[in-house]
Amino acid sequence: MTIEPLYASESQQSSTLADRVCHEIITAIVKGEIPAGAKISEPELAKTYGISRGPLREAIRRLEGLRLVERKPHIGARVVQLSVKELLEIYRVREALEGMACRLAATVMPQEEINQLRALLDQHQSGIEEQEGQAYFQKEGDLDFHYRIVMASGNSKLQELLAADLYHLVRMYRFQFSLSSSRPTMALREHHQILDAIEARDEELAELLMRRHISASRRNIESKLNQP
Amino acid sequence: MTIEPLYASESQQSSTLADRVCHEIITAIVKGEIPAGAKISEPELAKTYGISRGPLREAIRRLEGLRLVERKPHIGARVVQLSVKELLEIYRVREALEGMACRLAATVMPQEEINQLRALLDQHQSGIEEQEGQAYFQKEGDLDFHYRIVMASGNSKLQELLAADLYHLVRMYRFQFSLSSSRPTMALREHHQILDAIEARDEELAELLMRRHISASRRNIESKLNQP
DNA sequence: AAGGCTAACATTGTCGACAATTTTGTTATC
DNA sequence: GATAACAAAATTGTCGACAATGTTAGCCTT
Repeated sequence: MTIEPLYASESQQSSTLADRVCHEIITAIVKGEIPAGAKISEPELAKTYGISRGPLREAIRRLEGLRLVERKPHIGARVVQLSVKELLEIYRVREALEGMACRLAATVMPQEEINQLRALLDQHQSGIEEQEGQAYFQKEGDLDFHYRIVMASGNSKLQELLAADLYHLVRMYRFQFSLSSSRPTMALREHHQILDAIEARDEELAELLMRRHISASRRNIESKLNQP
Repeated sequence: MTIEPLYASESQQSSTLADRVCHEIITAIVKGEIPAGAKISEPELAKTYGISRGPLREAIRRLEGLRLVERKPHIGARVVQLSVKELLEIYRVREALEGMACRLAATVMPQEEINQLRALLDQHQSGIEEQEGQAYFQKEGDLDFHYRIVMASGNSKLQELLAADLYHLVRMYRFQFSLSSSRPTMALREHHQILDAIEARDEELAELLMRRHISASRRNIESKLNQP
């Protein structure tokens, strides 16, 4: 399984070079092929992707908006430097936004989608029991669950902020810090509880559980990365 | 009083044309000088601002990331069309994010800043009593309070998402829908209560009150705009 | 007269060249 | 040997021209 379903646009050939190359660069940055903190040389990248500097600069401008690169006038663009502090900040934002998404999903998520998501969790269960899928669960399965909740919220602003913007950074951290929740069984149980609350249409509880779930992840990372 | 203090970068001359014009276009869009839903003609805008299409296209790419314009390949860019539905969605996001910001501020906001913010609220009080400042309070004073809380959270991701991205849209709605909270006295009391909770270092209550405050605004707008 | 085809027009997308600024390397001086 | 000033190289910023795509107006057909 790949990560594609989350970001179908990555594989789709956009009709403009800037859009297409923008997605390619995002992937390269997330996977670390362009390392964090690295300087981005326009002539070099242009040659790499076989385009001129015009569209490339437009692509960089969008990456700047996604906070994947930082630009300084007349000096150049660098891939953002990841820090533990920022990662923890992102988890605070996720706690707030996904908590709200979960609350909304509890109100509007169709029973049919709930059933499908339940089936997905069962798949994860199998993956964990077979042990072989552990890395899989942590890397993509977890984000897949969260992604579906966000989409089920029906709030387009939440969808944009989380799925289109923030998750790129989350994936980047996972790839490069080799972040695994290291508590897959616990996380899966929490996923089930969250889905239970949604199915019971208990928005209050759904938000509470999602916030606890993300908060637990944050504290887990915190304790793991702060005194290594 | 102007809106500048929130966005100092607007008056600062960035050393690149794309950055400078980007800020100018943001202002023009927010104030409705470029009306919502309008098509953006590259040659026309380029002539207006006296630059070539290269930097202009880079600026548009950033506006796209800010969700102030929507682009379709080979067709062009349009200023976003505001809708009541999206405005209400934004308020959900604000409730989540600013609630979290308020919780964090309750922990880390220095007493000195709390005092300054209290003084600002007293100013608002005077403005309301004199009646003349009513529009002022609603238009900028309110956002100014929220802005300071967000900054006091110390969370750079929250600051980016709210102050650098979302507030542009909020201001745009206020300008163009002539949105006034129409409950300045009530809102001001709520601001005081929120600040009380922060000063008491009660993060739980601070978040709760901020969420209620924004939620009340949302319902107020909802009832006003849904059956006009 | 209505609908569809064609050709001219306008707009967006892309490119290569030039200007401005920063970085690097060299040389001369202390 | 270290530092400062200068010069050369490389990089970023800007522009105008050309190519590709969308739009529109006019003409022809039915």
